[in-house]
Amino acid sequence: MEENQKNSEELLEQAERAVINSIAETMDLYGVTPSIGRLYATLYFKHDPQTLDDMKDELGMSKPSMSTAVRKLQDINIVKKVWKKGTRKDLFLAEKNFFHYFSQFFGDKWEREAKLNLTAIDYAKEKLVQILKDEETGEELKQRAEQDLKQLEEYRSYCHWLEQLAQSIESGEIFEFLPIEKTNPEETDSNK
Amino acid sequence: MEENQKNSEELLEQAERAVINSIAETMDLYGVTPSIGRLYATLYFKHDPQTLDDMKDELGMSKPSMSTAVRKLQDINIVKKVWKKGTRKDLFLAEKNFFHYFSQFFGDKWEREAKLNLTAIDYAKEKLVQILKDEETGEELKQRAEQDLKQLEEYRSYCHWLEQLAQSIESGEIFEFLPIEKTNPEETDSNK
DNA sequence: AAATACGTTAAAAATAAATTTAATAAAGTT
DNA sequence: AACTTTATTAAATTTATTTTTAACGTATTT
Repeated sequence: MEENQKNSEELLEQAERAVINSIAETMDLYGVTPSIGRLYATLYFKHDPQTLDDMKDELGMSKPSMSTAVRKLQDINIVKKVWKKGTRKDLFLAEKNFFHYFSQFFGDKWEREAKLNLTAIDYAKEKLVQILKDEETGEELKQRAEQDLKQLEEYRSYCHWLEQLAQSIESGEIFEFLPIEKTNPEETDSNK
Repeated sequence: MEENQKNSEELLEQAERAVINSIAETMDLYGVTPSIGRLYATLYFKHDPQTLDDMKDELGMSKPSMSTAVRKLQDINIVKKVWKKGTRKDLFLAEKNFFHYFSQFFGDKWEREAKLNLTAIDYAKEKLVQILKDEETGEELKQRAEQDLKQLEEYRSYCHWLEQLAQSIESGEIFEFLPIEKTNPEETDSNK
């Protein structure tokens, strides 16, 4: 009996560790260092809020590291501070909805990318038009300006598209096009 | 006349530099260092293929740096080697279609992320089910296993969604939902 | 009010990443 | 075949990032 209990605990740990590793490994995509990714993944399996000391013990790192890591995770809105009567320590809980996380992250990033580039494109276009208007401009230069303009027009349409994608993700509209399927636990083909 | 010609050249350079800076700044999103981003941005405005020596002169960096940077850009498919009769040097040309670039990059990344995590989730689910099946498992442990399972089910549906998003981007289906608008140069409201 | 418990900032140390110079390899030319 | 030209790899250096230890500030308890 004791034997079996211990075995179950081990199984649970194996299960969680596998997912933690894989989350930590893929989280670099979201602009987060491996350690911070691992912290998030660890919190993902905690069903009650954790203190900085809990985290430091769990990961074997220093408290200031946890402090800054957790702030980073708060910045990208995937960890929240929660309040609980009676304790003086700060408590943190992971946001477990990956859709939230995804939307927020790419929504922000893409919007920023689009805006920044559109500003530069507009500025550049102004200059290029000026070159073309000027009758004194040499033929070769004019051709380059025209080619640049053409290219930038395409780039601009990409930026607009990106802006719209970001918006449709932030607003949730995208889920009308690509619905979220609740997967059926029965047919969980772990293929092979 | 000479005066004006020089002015036009300056304008062209200002125009290009503005866009180069902004591309270089936003390219970190695509998992590329600032220098490599800047190299791509520089190539973006070259209308004929460039050699490693051209690049090294343009950016004031060493040739090996250019060699590795250009390989990275080839890896993510936004620079291609082109062949030209008569020259012994390798020549490189930037892929200028940002949609290509975007599709390839996120398609690959997301597919990898989804696959990796799904594998871990399946593995974990197997273990967790084992725990629940075992009658000797304590109540507390059983509850944790159940909660984990529930969480992972949600995570799995996120991974599937991500896979589908990746596929719809790779296949181009997404453009039916979010069409590419050719922007009209007339109404180029550089707002304000 | 003194002592303690927390969290954060600052400086220092350790680690990792980017870049260069030097050495090697491969191919083309004479 | 010896000599060049070109690109790449390897080692060494520089630079940037991450992490820690130490110091600080603020709030809470006694």
